[in-house]
Order: sequence, then structure tokens, then C-alpha cells
Amino acid sequence: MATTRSQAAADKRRQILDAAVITFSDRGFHACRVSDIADQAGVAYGLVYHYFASKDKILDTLFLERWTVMLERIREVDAQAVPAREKLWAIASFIVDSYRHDPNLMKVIIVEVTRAANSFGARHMNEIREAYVLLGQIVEKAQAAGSFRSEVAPQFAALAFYGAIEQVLTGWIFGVLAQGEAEYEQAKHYIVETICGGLDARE
Amino acid sequence: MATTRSQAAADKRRQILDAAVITFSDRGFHACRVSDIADQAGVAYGLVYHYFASKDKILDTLFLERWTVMLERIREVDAQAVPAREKLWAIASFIVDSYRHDPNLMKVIIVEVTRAANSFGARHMNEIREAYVLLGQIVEKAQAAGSFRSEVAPQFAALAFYGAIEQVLTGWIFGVLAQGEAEYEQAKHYIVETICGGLDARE
DNA sequence: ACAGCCCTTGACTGACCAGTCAATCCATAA
DNA sequence: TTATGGATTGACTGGTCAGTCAAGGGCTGT
Repeated sequence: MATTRSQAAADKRRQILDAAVITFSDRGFHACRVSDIADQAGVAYGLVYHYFASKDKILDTLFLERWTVMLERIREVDAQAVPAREKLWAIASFIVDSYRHDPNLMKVIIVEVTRAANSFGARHMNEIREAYVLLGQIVEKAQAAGSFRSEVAPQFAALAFYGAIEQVLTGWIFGVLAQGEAEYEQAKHYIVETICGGLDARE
Repeated sequence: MATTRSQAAADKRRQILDAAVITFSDRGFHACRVSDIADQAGVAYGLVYHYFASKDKILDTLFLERWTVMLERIREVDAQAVPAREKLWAIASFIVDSYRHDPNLMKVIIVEVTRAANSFGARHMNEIREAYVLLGQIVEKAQAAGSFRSEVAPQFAALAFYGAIEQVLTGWIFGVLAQGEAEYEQAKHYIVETICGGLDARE
């Protein structure tokens, strides 16, 4: 069939990307060599450069693939007619589930891109900023509707919400926070409860 | 006098550390060369190795110098007989003021150490974890005293609080969040208000 | 059957840079 | 004045690694 050849090529490309996730995650982008990725993928060194123009482009691809899906998910959630608290829960849930599904990939995205202000973070600033903007809009609409109070600027609330999520993932990545099915669900609840409910005791 | 010589040596050492802050901050730890630091400090390449065993040790020194002060400040704040909300405000205030006083240093600490899970973050995991532990204890005591509700695990609340702060600093570092005297003060208020008060509207 | 083309290989190159070291400088003390 | 030893210099070395390239392999369509 006509697609066999191109299908095989797509598979090889994917094979290299998957190997890169493991390699970047294990040793870090800077510390690992392109030959490590090739070894991990079980292909020759040169083949990596047949599919990707540079080592950088591999990480760009991994980041954009996943980040784009996340942005779409945020837009989709925001379009639903549910309370803001539920929207935030759905977004926290999506990110936590992304980690559950592929912790290595999320580690790479967070450690090497969203937190790397000097290298990849700067290159993908627009995509990262877009997430803050979308989250800010959710908060802003909730404030206008009266379900969130207006004490905190929407843009700022978005940062705090996303920051709490990223810090929890970082806790898992560093191994300072317990992991497991129950912990993942618990985390979603805690994140929303902290940001929406606050720590203060009820009068 | 007897201290002239050793004083001059201490000054040179400080000069190199200050130059490293600027250089690491501008280009990132991995992207910059030791010769950049020497140039920035106005000293010969070899002198850097007279004062520091390696490029890594320079970053270790910068991080530990500042982190130790922060941990002390957290302990000091916790020892005071004030409400937990005020304790958290004082800590957020200290970190924001650290950024105000030396944004480059805080950028280096956050970008190259506390968020670098594969390299320096792993090496300084104990010091980083200690901050979470101390913050968790503040929350725990407040919950026991009834001023914070017990819905969220203390350890988790600590992550969310610290995560919100770090995300705000990252916003400033990336240039996606407005900076200035008013913004710094505003940020302290927003952080505490979000984490303690929550976003939900009051009934 | 076979020509064409893309896939695949891995040795090689050129550049880069952390860390070394032998030589020199100079403040201090005897 | 002169000896001592830490401070200072910068050329050099050794190793690393991203990216290149020329050659071989095998699928595909005619």
C-alpha cells in the first residue's frame, strides 16, 4: 500500500522522539548527547539528523506537541457552561493526568522548557504566556459573574494557580512528594481547594 | 595593617561572585563560559580557579549563601507570636524583597538551581526540601490552632504557597508580568490573599 | 527485472571550553 | 634591603560533542 513507506518513516520519527523523552528526562537536555538518543532509539546517529535539523528541534517538537494539546483543552473547558471552580478542576486534572500518563515527558517540558528562562523558555514565551492569558480570562469572567471575588487580579490568580500545579509536579519529579493513583486525585482536589477555597478557617 | 591582604582577597572573591551573578543571569549557567565571568569581573581567567575549585562551585556558593539566609528568616518569622497569615506575608515579603534587591541573583537561584531537577536542584535537594518542611510546619500549627482549616494537607499547602511565589518571580524574570515598586507590594498582598483567602466569592 | 529514490549508517571534522600550570608580580615582615 | 609566599596572569591541553557527509541498502513503481 502507498502509506507503508511513509508510515514506517513516521514510526521512526516517533521512535526517536520517544527515545529523546527518556534520555532528556534521565540526564537532562544539556548533559545528554545526541548519540544517547540514537542508542536509546536503536537507530544510527545520523538518522536523528535525517528527521530533525538539530538537537534543539527535537525538544521544540516535544514541547509544542504537548503544549498545543493543553491550550486546546483549556479553551475547550472554558467554553463549557460550568462554574469556574469546575473549569479549574478540569484543567488541573488534565495536567496531572498528563503527568500520570507520561511523567518523563512532563518532566522534560517543565524542567527544560517552561522553567528554563534563558534557553527554551524564552523561545516559547508566546505559547507559555498564552496559557496564562487563557487562565486569566477564566478568572476574569468568574469575577464578572460574581462567583469569584475581585480582590485578586485575574492575571495574578492565573499565575498562582498554574504555579501551584507546576510546583506539585516538581515535587513529584524531585521525589519529595508521594506519588500514586490516590495521590494524583488528592492533588487535583488540594490544588483547587487551596486556590479557590483558601487556607483561612471559615468564620 | 594585618587585614589589608586578606581583605583584598575577600574583595576579589566577592568581585568574581558578583560577576558570576550577572553572567549566569544574562546567558545562563550552561551557555556562558568561565572566561565570560573573568572578563566581567575584570580579572584573569586563572584567578577564578584560585578562588573556586570549579564553575559548579561558584553557583553552589551563590545559591547556598542566599538560601541559608532565607531558611533562617523563615525560622525567625515562625518563632514570632503572630497569626499564620502574617507569617506567610513576612516570608513572601522577604522573597519578593530579595528579588527587588538583586533580581539577577534570584533569577540565577530559581532558574539554575531550584527548578533544575537534573543538575543543581538534585544536588541541593535537602536545602530546598527544608524550606518546604518549615513552611509546612507553619501551616500545620495554624491548623492545630484553628486559624487555618484542615481541608488541605500542610505539606501540600506549603508547595502551593511557595509555587505561587516562584511563579510570580518567574513572571518578572520572563518579563510577562509588570514590575515596579507598586507591583512588588501588590504581589505580596495578592500571594497571601490568594493562598489564605482563596478566589471564591464570600457567601 | 531494474532504475530511482529515500532511508540508513557511522566515521569523521571542526569548534568549543573547563581546568592546568609555569611564570611573574608584589605586599609584607625580618 | 631582601626573602617569602600568596596573588595574578593567560597560553595551553585534553576531551567532548553537535553536526556533516559519502557510501550502502532496500522498497516501489514501471
